[in-house]
Amino acid sequence: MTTASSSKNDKTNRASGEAGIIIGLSAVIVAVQDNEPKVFIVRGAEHALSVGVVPTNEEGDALPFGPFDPARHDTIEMGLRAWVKEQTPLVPGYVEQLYTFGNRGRYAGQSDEFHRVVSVGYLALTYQEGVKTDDKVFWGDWYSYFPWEDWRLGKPKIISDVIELGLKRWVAAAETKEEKTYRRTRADLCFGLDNIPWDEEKVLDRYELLYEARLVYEAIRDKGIKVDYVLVPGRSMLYDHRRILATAMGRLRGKLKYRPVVFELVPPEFTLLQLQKTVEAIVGHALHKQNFRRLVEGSGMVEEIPGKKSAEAGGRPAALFRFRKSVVYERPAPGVKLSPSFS
Amino acid sequence: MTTASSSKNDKTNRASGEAGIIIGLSAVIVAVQDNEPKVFIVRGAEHALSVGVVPTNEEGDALPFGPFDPARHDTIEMGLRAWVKEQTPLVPGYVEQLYTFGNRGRYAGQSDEFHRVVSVGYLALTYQEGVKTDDKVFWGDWYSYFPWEDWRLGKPKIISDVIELGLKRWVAAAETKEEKTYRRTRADLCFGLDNIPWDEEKVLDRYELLYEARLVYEAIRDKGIKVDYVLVPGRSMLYDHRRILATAMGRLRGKLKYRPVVFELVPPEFTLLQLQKTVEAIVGHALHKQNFRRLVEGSGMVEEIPGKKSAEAGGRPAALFRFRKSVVYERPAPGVKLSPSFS
DNA sequence: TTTTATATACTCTATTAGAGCATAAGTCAA
DNA sequence: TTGACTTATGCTCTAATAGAGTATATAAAA
Repeated sequence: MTTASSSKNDKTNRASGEAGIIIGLSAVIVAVQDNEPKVFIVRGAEHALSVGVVPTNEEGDALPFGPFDPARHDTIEMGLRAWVKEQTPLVPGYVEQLYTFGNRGRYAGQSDEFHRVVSVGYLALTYQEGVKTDDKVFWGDWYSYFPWEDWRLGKPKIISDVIELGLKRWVAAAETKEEKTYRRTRADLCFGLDNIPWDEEKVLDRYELLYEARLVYEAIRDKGIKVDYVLVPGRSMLYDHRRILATAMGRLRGKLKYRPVVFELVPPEFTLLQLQKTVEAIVGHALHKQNFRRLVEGSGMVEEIPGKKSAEAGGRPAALFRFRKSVVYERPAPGVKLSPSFS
Repeated sequence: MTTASSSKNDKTNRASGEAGIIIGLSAVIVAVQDNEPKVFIVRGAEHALSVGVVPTNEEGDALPFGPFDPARHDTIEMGLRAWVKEQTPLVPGYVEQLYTFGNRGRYAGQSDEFHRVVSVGYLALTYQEGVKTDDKVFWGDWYSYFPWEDWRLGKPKIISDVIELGLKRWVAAAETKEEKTYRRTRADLCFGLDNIPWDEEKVLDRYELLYEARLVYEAIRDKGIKVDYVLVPGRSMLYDHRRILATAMGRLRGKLKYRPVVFELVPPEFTLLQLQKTVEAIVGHALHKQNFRRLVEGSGMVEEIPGKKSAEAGGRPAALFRFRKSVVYERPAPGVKLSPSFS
């Protein structure tokens, strides 16, 4: 972990640029393959794809990371697109800025005394089948990093088995009564415990809570703390990349509902079930099939192609649809409505 | 305008920090006074409040601007809160990061050859009556910068009188037929022209469109272009601050609907009409009074205080309410629902 | 032919949005 | 004191939508 060098900033040095700020661009590149949501992962930060500014020898999963070069790029987003293009075989259609992270202490190993890394997180969507991967560069499963976020088959066991226990311990460990109440309500809110409904968009809140409660590995790593109980649900990532991924997941889950971004994740021609499974993969719960059809067809976002499709499995072949790009110029805010269903 | 010094970046210099990146924090500090939405404005960038890193002698309205000093602040938000506290008498309750802007060419006068300014925009809400102002520091009116955004008294005349004309000219000036169609649909979508409903959240889209169509002063300034027609609706701002303000307005208008942020803008005790007028000021259109009451009361977000209030005007005195902070720990996503009304 | 699996059409109900009407409780002026 | 005026507040009505279920169609496989 980095200890900040004391700065000699004063009134005469207003620029405060001497600390050596580096702007890094972290990309959460998302695709859905075989109905499973994936993130593009780079293993080990010294890998070619990781053009991270402060090379490290640490092992672990990381988001692809590129520097922002103000001399070459007019906008930050153009910087991101440029290095994604240079460094990966991917062509993201949709790109959106997520958040700018500048926390000290969350960047174990990435900042040093001379450079403070501020990273701008981006979300990029792509539909891509054939990207060759190896043990250094691969498509990681969303839900291997966030197993508690996948409710497609009902409430994940890890919540009841591990998280609720850990949170209970965390609540009990509060020093004052007020703190205890506060922790309990926060835990209930985040994880939908006390009759409170589960809000699939609160991905970041839940991760932050687990971090605070020291139930994820990163918290233990960053704070250099030993704990007597080991509850580390989900695969961890280097730096604060899991937090950035959480931000991306929450944002995407929200966006899906009022913008036609799903279509960036499916091939040009798709069946409605395929579309539904893709949405389910992202939002993390099952949907009511008939209603999904009705809403999508009724929204004018898709149009049927006079061909048919079968293969997929025994059963009546499904009609193929394509996205009507023109809706963007018709409706104010089209998106996918979802009625949950756990049947 | 800044011409970028050519960078000597190569494989050995991966840091790309040599360009001298400066991170500035721009704050859109919002309050509502006398039912009018306000922004905290600093006049002239060399003013004491403007601790901008690249002093300039330009005159004009600017957002308060402070540097991010990584040596002193653990997080960017803490940096923002710190300098707002140091430099202004304001105490924002709610603070939210908006976006990180790094456009070259949009920063007329702010970047130079040695420093590239990347600014992180923040939205801050406050309720404050007595902040003394002068001609250098004052509360500026939202709608003086964005007159086309105020639909509280119906469709603003400036749209029909000035903007539609200018957009029509811009559409006509397109070189190809496709470009013409594209421009037309974009203009229709943004300004709700061809039966398309007005979307109050598209503040940024509209400003960007006007910028592209060179109907706002900043576009002419940045591109150093002379035009034969002068259509410059709304008061301009220095740098790209009007764009940041547009981002803030859009974000706040959206947030209002699913988070209880209005309460940061009203005093601890308020009448429902006061609350309604505050919401109307932000979203920019009138609301149906009875429905507003029903929705707010029914949401459990407020509780009545057994006192009464009169003064305001002749008429039946209104009950006073206060915000129930606990809803945050009860409901997943409380916010103010709005049914428009132009009566 | 029967079974199985998926696609697709249609129905029903509770809730909510959106708009309007009616009444209550004050002020103000003649 | 009375009536006009103003704002607050309670209540009703209707159309649209969400959410869930039932029924039928079309294919492959047994």
